[in-house]
Amino acid sequence: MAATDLFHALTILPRSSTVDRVAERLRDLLLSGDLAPGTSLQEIPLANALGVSRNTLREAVRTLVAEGLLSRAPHKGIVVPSLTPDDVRELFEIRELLELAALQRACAQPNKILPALQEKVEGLRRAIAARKERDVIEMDLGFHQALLNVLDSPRLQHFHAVLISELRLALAFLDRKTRAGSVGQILTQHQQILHAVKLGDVERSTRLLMKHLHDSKVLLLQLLQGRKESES
Amino acid sequence: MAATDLFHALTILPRSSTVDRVAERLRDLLLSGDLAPGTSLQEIPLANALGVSRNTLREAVRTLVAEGLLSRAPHKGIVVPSLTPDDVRELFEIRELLELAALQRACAQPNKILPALQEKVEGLRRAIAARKERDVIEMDLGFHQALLNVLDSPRLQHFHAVLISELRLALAFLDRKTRAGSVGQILTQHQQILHAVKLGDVERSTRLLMKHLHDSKVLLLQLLQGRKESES
DNA sequence: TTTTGTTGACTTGTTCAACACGACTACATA
DNA sequence: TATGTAGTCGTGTTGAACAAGTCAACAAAA
Repeated sequence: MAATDLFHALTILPRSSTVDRVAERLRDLLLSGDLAPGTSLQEIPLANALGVSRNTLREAVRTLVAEGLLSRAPHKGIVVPSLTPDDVRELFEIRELLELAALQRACAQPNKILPALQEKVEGLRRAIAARKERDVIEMDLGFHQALLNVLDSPRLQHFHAVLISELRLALAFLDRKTRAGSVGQILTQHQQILHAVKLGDVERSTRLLMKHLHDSKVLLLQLLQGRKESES
Repeated sequence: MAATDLFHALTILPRSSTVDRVAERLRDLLLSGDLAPGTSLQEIPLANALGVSRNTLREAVRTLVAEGLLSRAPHKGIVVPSLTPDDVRELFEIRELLELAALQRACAQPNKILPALQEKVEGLRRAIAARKERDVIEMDLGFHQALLNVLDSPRLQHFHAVLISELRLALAFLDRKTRAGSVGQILTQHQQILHAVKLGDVERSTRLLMKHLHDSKVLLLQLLQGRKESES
C-alpha cells in the first residue's frame, strides 16, 4: 500500500474499440461537410476505405443512426439525412427549451461557467478574424454547449450535443455556399448574452438568447430554402 | 388508378429486421424486471437463447446501450445498469423540465390530449383494482408520456421515453418487493393533475405535477436505499 | 504470510466468406 | 401503357475462426 493517496489524481484511461474509432471517424467526416445530405453510402466500399470489416462498420453505423447523424432504410442502405424545415423548427424549439433553462441557472451562478463562455466568444472572434469557416461553426455551437454544462446533467448534455450535431451536419454543408454575412451578428449576440449573464440579468439574457436562436433558425431555414431552389 | 382516394388511409407497413426484433425482445425482457440490475449477460448463450447469430445480437445490444438500457465494459461484457441516487435525481430533474413545459402547453390546448390522459388515468385505476403491478407502472409512466405528446416533437418524445425506460428498469425490479403503499397516492395525483389541465389552470397543475414528481423521486430513492442496505 | 509472476481457461473484439432476400433495372410480352 | 420476367447488385444474417483482454488459480519469491 504505497502511494494510495496519490491514486485519486488518476483518471480511468480511455481505451477505444475499433467500432468506437470508426464511429468517431465517420462523425468527423459527416460534420466536416464533405458528405452532402442525401448522399448514400455503401457498406463494403466504406468498410474497405476505413480498413475494417463490414460487421464492425455496421456496428459503428448503428450508433450513428441512434445519434441522428445517419439514417438507414431496410435493404436500401445508409444515407446522410437531410433536415426538413420541420426538423429545423423542432430542433430550435428544443434548443430554446433546454438553453433557456441552462441560462436561468447560469445567471444564478455565473462564476461557474463564465470562463468557458468567455473562451468560446473569444475563439469565435479569432475564428472570424482568421476567416476559418469551420472554426466559426465550432465556436458558435460550442458556446451553446458550454452554456448547457451549467445544468450538470450528462444526459441533457448528450441529448443537446446530438441536436447540435444534426444542425452542424446541415450547416457544415451549406457553409460552403453563402452564409458569410451573418457571422458578425452571431459574435455580437454572443457577446451581449455573455454580458447579461455576467450581470446575472435573467430577463435580459433570456430575451437576447431567444432572439439569437430565432435569428439562427430563420437563417438556416433561408439557406435550406435557397438550396432547394437551386437544385430544382 | 382505381381507388387512389382510399390510399390515404394506408400507413406504411412496418418491416422489422431481425436486429430490431431482438432489440425489442431484449427491451421487453429488461423492462419486465426479470433481470436484476447488475446482472451480466454473455453474448453466445444469449444469442443462442434468442436464436440469432452473435453478430446480430451485438448490433441489437449496441442500440440498447445507446438507450441506456444496457451498458458494456470493454472485454468485460454486457451488464444491466443500476441507477445510482445521482442518476435518479438527474432523471427527475430532466423530467421536471420536460413535463412542465408539456404541461404548460397542455393547459393552453387541453382538448388535444385530454382523452389520452383520461385513458391512462382510467387504465391506472383498473390496474390498481386488478392488482396488476406491471400495468400500474405502465399506466403511471404512460400518463407522463402521453402528456409529452402535446409538444409534438418526435425527438423530445424519444428522449423522454428513454428516460422513462431507465426508470422503469429500476422500478420493474424493485416492484417485486414493497412499494404497494404508494399506488393510491399516484392515482390521486394523476387525477388531480388531469382535473387542473381540464380547467386550463397552469399554476395549479404545475404545482401538482412538481409535487407528484418529487414524491415519486423520493419514493424511488427510498426503495433504492432499502435495497442497498438489504444487500450489505 | 503477503506480494509478485505465470499459466490457462474463458469471453469479448474483429474478421472473413458465404448465402438468402429485397430492391432496382432492363427487357419482353400482352 | 401496363404487366410479367430475369438478372444484377447491395443489404441482412449466419457460422466459424482467431486475436486480444480478463480473471482466477497456483507457483515463486520476499
